[in-house]
Formats: sequence, structure tokens, C-alpha cells
Amino acid sequence: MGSPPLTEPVLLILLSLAEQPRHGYAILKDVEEMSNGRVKLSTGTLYGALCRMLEEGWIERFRENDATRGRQAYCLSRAGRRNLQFEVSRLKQLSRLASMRVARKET
Amino acid sequence: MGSPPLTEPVLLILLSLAEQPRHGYAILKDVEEMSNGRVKLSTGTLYGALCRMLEEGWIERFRENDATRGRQAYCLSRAGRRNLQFEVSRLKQLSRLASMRVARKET
DNA sequence: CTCAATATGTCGCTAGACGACATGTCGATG
DNA sequence: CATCGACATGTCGTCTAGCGACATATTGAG
Repeated sequence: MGSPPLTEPVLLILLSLAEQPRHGYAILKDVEEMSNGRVKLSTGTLYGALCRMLEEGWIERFRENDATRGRQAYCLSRAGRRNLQFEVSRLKQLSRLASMRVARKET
Repeated sequence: MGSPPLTEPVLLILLSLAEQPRHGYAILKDVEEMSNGRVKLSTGTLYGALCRMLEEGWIERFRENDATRGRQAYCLSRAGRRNLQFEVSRLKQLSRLASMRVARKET
């Protein structure tokens, strides 16, 4: 369909969950690590995005056996994984195109 | 420094100007073509972004010799090109990371 | 003349990102 | 036991980018 409804924070969150189920705080740390400390998601961004993704069925709640407290983990749904794969292939295309364009006019 | 102040529309516009100077309408068409018809920038997005980029010194006005009408072209500034190169290398990194993460858990 | 394509620009709405704040648990240290 | 910092989740208000809709003007084709 249209242009990416996929913003950068959302992509990074999905990427984080692609590896393994994680709870919110772990996602925060993982995203920061993934981007070498550049992207520090605020909790506002994180939980807002998680909420939207739940509604759209990209992620699901993941019950931990020792689910003691509010500590709740999330995992990618099948739809979410498919979606992510699609977006990543798009990203690869864009990346290739961008490299070519930038390289051409080099001084 | 921080996280990408570089949104998708802005990246595509810079990429369009990286190849050659263009006026607004040509950028619109080029971006659409680059993305295989997926990304259709509205003029609101385009001129808003151009304005911001002018202010930040990423692009400059480019005088055409036959500058008859309001038709005005833009070109990348040195700072803009440097910035673009930086962002593209970042994009490549992200793309690589994303590919790995998505591939790992393949069924 | 009229219409479509070219071309530039404004305005208001909305959604997403983000900083700041609020709350609570848990383990270590004094 | 009191306290402090890391862990953990969530809300709220603001700010801004994106975008659709509208306005306008030129130009070449039919």
C-alpha cells in the first residue's frame, strides 16, 4: 500500500522483539544498544507505540510463568513478523538506492 | 549526534537533489519514481521540508539562466551532502542489522 | 477557448515523538 | 531499618511534521 506507516522508533521496537520476547524496559535498553546509544526512546514513545501495535495486532502479550508483578512481556505476532520482513526488505531497497545516489556525484 | 532528525520524506528529497538540482515539482515526481510510486509527497510536505532545509543550510537556491517564472530550483549544499552521506551510512548499518535480526528467527 | 499538466504555495487537522512527571518494586549498603 | 539507585510501567501536555484540501498561475494541445 501507501508509504511506510512505519516510523523509526516503531521499526526499532519491532526489531527488538524480532530477536526474542521482551518487556518494555528491556526494549528501551535493547534499542539504545542496537543504535550504539544514539536512540534513547522515551517511555512515552515506547508505551504509546506498544499500545498502537497491540491494537493493530503486530505484537501480543507474552505471559511469563513467573508473572509476579506488572512486569509484562511482548512478542511479535505472525502478522507483525510478516510486516517487519516486508518493511526490512523495503529498507534494504532504499539503502541500496541511497548508496548509489550519494556515491555518484562524489567530488 | 542524537537520533535521526532525518525523516523519510526529507531523506527522499535530499536523495533526489543528490543526483542533480531540481525544482519542487520535479522532486515530487522523482521521489514517486524512486519509490516505485509508493511515496507520493503532498506539496504541503515538500515545501515545508524545503523551507526547513533552507534554514538549516542543507540546500540552496539554484538559479537557472532561463529563470522566467516562479520556477526555482534547489541544490544540495556541501553541508547537506555531508549530512546526507552520514545519514546514508547510518541507514546502511540499520539495514544490515535489521536483515540479520529478521533472518535469525525464520521458520 | 478549454482542459490537463506543470508549478508553487498556504492552512488547518491530526498523529506521533518526547520530556516531565507519577508510581511502585527490589536488592544492596550503611 | 532506612535509603538509594536500578528496574519497571504508565500518563499528560506540548510541539512539530506530514498531509489533504484549497488557491493560483502558466503553458501547450486539441
